[in-house]
Amino acid sequence: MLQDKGLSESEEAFRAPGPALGEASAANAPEPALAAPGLSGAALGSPPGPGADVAAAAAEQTIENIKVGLHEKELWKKFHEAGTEMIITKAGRRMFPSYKVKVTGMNPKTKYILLIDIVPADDHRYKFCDNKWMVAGKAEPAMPGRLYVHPDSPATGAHWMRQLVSFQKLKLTNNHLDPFGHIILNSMHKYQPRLHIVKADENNAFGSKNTAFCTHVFPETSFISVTSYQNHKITQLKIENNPFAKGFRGSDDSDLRVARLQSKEYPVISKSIMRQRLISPQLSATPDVGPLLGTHQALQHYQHENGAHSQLAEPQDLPLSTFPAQRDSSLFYHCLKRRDGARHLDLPCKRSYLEAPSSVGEDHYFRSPPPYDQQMLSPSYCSEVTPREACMYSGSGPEIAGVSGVDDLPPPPLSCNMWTSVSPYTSYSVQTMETVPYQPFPTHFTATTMMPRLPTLSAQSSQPPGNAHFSVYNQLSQSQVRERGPSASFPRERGLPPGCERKPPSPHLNAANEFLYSQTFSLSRESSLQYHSGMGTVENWTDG
DNA sequence: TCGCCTCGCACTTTTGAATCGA
DNA sequence: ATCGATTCAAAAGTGCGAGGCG
Repeated sequence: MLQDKGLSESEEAFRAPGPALGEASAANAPEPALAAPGLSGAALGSPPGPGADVAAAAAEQTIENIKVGLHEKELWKKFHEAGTEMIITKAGRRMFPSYKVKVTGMNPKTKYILLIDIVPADDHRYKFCDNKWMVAGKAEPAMPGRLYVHPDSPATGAHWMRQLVSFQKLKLTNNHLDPFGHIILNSMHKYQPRLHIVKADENNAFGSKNTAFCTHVFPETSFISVTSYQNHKITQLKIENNPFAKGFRGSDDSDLRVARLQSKEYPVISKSIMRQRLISPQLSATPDVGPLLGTHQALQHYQHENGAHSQLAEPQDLPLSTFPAQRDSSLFYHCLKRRDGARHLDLPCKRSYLEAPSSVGEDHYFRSPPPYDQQMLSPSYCSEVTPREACMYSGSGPEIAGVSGVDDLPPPPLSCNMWTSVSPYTSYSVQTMETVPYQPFPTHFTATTMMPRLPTLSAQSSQPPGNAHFSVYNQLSQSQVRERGPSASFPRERGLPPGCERKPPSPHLNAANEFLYSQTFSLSRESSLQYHSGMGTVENWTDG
């Protein structure tokens, strides 16, 4: 069992001060951490009984109270300061450091679904030049976003809190046609992983009333995807810390690697190392002064105002790690609640957007960036795999359309890997979004791109502008969701990879798919063009 | 020529089946 | 027959360097 020694004591540096809209009981609680009643036992489907007191106490642990700590934060910071790079390969490569979190504050009896997505951090492509990362132009068209659902999902809060939650099996690939469900990234681009915690409903599913979720972002987990390491310091950090790379470690008594190299008359110092040392002779002799450090320092410029952050730095100034939401931890609360048959999604958004009338027309739709989170939950690609494996394989379109048959049809195969629309994580991208046309990959964006735009998208918020908690109501009706199901069929015709056998369908994952799929309707091509919004600088948004 | 990517290699850890004993 | 511990081979993960490609 891994220890949580790497957890920071102040992971929740940023919290939404208000309860999620749509949480009827929590909506009126001024201090959710202390007084939010949370979901009632009835709402959770737990009948009153002898353990009513315990249940009531547990019910107080609402989604807002969930705290997430990044495991091995110090290690992450080391990489971050050097400029984290993640290898992406055609077959898929794990992340290192692996993404592990410690979760607290969950209702032990409530079931949650944990998932990760990785979103572009900005609109730039990078190159490693002069021993530092520099902007090398505009980003390539975003890859189809995919979600990595933790294989234990859904599980009770007790389960999640019992031990570290590890996403180490998450794999990154640069294969645009990847059939394994790995997260597809562009090389030489900067990305930001995000953790989402979704409360499952009484049926262990998404999407019913009172479904809520929150998003956690650890800026130090941002990275630049590469096909081979560019920064020697990162290579060394990987070798020093990754057990699988032990073979490349040097040691006082027996340097196997050196011995092997010498035996082959290879240079002891690799070419890349030599190159970088020539470029930067002082590299090894000076403390980290790389671009990420500068960026790190730039993080000081982010201000906390009413629990939100202001971004004062420009991306050009900060080639790396210039995520507007830079902070120890970003947390956004969301809540989904059906209203008149429609779903209502509480999402972070700028006030002006939130205060828009409920019937948001196209103009508004185009003019204002949508809630970033609404984009990420867009399962235009769904998959299945064994319940305890990462959900990485595709099913059939009608199975995705199983959203229409949840109640009266046999549940479709598991479906928990989702395609999402990806947009830069940064807020400044809002200002440049017109210059970064969204060009979805046809084979992947079948569902996302072919779906009509969300007919009506309204946003409301009771929070002040500086409050990063806001809500967007997805007014698409359930029937509308169902009608669009079959379009999300891209990879389902593909055969399952070897070693992956289909398991009996999982109703909860099917419902999860439904829930996420229902969030895709702001992900039309038009919206993707527009919605390069940032989730961390909401308070900076204006009506344009 | 250059930058980026793919591939195969050697090395390591992880995983799971097989075996054994209590 | 069951359960837990141990062993071991296969699978999987890792960075490296050579070579290909545009």
